[in-house]
Amino acid sequence: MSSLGSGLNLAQQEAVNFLHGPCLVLAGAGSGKTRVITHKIARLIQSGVPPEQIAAITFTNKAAAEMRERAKGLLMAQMGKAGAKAAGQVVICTFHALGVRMLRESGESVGLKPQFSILDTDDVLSMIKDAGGNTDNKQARIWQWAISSWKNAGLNSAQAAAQAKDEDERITAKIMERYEERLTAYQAVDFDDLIGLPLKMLSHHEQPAAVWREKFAHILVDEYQDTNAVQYELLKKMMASPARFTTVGDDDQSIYGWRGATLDNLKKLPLDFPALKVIKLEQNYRSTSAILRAANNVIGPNPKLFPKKLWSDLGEGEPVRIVDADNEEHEAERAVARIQSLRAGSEVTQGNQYKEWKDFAILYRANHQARLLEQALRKASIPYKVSGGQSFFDRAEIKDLCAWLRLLTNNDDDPAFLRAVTSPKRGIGHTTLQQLGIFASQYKLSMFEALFSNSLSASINARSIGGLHEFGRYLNDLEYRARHTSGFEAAGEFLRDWLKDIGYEKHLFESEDNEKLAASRWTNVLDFIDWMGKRCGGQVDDAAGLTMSTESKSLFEVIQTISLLSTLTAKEGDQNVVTLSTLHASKGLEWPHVTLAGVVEGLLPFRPEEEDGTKPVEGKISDSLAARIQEERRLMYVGITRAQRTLSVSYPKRRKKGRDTVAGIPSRFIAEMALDQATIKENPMDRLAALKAEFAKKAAQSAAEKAAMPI
DNA sequence: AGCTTTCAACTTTTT
DNA sequence: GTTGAAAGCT
Repeated sequence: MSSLGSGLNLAQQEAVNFLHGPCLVLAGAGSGKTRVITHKIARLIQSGVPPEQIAAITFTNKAAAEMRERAKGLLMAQMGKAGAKAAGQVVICTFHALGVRMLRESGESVGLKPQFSILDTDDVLSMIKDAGGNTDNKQARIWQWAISSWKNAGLNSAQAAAQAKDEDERITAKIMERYEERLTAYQAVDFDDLIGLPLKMLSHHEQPAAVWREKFAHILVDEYQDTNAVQYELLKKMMASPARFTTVGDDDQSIYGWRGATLDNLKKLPLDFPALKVIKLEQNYRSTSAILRAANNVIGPNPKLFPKKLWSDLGEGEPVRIVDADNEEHEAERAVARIQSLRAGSEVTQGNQYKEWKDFAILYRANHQARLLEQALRKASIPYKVSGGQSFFDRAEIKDLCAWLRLLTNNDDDPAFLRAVTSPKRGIGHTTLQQLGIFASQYKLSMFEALFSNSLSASINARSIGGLHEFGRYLNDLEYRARHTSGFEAAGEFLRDWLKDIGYEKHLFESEDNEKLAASRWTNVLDFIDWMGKRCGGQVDDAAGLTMSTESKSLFEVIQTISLLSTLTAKEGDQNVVTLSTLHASKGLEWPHVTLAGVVEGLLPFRPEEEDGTKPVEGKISDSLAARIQEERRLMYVGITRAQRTLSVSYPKRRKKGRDTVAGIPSRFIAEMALDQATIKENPMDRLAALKAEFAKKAAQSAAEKAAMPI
């Protein structure tokens, strides 16, 4: 027996050993998906593929970090030190990080300088607000959402305008056009561009296309069901011919349709790649049979792309419990009581060795549900954490600092300029900046460039110009120093000096009455520069996955990937506390004991206020009610399959709605869970024929639409 | 009219 | 716990 096959079941081995063609692994919940990917990376290396020609693509930095860790462990066990080195050379990163890399290396063909900036959602919002003539946040958000949806479907403003169905959409397309112009002027890209622009590049420019087609001998894609239309097109463009890839996913766990993910990508795969090898992983190593039965039953009513049925040999286990509470407070109390009684050990016979706080999770549909649960847990003195919530990088103080750093690396980045020049305040006010902005756009300069112009004195008074010049000179000096800084010590010193220079600590305490809050902000700042320093010194795993983690990086390189990171790779993980999490955020995680709370009609499945679907959701392309319910059903399925040993599902019999309380109707999914109807009747061969017909029809349709389009 | 205060409502989230 | 909107106050 080869050391590689060890510990893998037959289906897993088949997936790992199929090296020379297109491969789709349908990995049911808890079926050892990450195992397959990491083993396959190892197998590819062992078969002689150079590690740097292997790419494993994920959606989150966390998933990338975990995969890197596990691949390293595995390769080290198999090949010792050489294995660890090889693991470091494999490109394991997010879609977006890969996009950044492609654009930094060959983005010139789509009009990007290598030092372009990456905007986060807030920057984008204020730019769209600006492009829309300073509208209110609400309208700007609607536009932002619509523009992003178009981008994720692969449309630019011209194409969007051409297909606009009403006045609203035409206006949105107009805003989008202005937004695009600003992005170009600022040498900035948004997150959607990190996928869209590489695709554009590979589609229209043969030279980079050839380079990137030859770059990877094998591409692995994690959570394939979460890919959107643009991501799929990009993947296809990166494939050599004949294609060799491994996509791993589960159509039943597709819960991100609302942000552009489409199961079409899964449907198209066997059609676009006729040689596709489809492998199903149906053995679940996570949950008891009782839990899996509930899961299979819930997902049963959904149409099946690739029928599969999970099974496990962990035994029947405890029955799934349905808990009906009097109201939402009571529901929270009962969830807490359940944790306490499981810990006391009187209730379960099986699985009661799992009694630590970290063995418990309470999952729910919407963030606001966490509040009551938090209260109940605090009342019972149970330690907990709420997963998700505001990200470290969303905090104002961190964004201030990031704006400075972005401006250092890209002087054209006007949004960063505006933020940096006013934080902290330096006597340069709204009027001055407005005049500078007008002047800059007149002469087609960035604001930073405009600031040194001699003709500026015509429009701005001398005192303000003095302030601007001082800022500009300081920034130039800072940039020079940053370029020549690398390594842990030097970077830390640079960052501390900088904060001192700009008086940031003083600024925090002066602009905030609440001293405690200011102090915690300052702590965040210190954490931030510490973390930056460590990244420069190569002491932190490179979450962007672009370079080897042991190398010392220049401060400049570190700054350029900051926008992609949302989590500090520090702490987390091993704290022994109860987890509160949304169902969405729970995907990929597992706990011995899980409670699903608030499983009530209206919340899960979710239904917005206006019932009967007369009013379509703003901006969104027609997604039918049925499709929405199906995604909600998958969400329930994800929730159920998080549980290893015990699962309890609760709902309130009465819930608050405004001033009055209304009856809480138990979710239809609760009934579905208990029904024993999940037999799959469909013949997979018929399904393939049906798919082919469906796509032939769609292709004809879109061809007709294209012909009608002027572009 | 422009400001403050109160009151209720609250999809899902990553890059 | 936060945000946005409506009511109330100066």
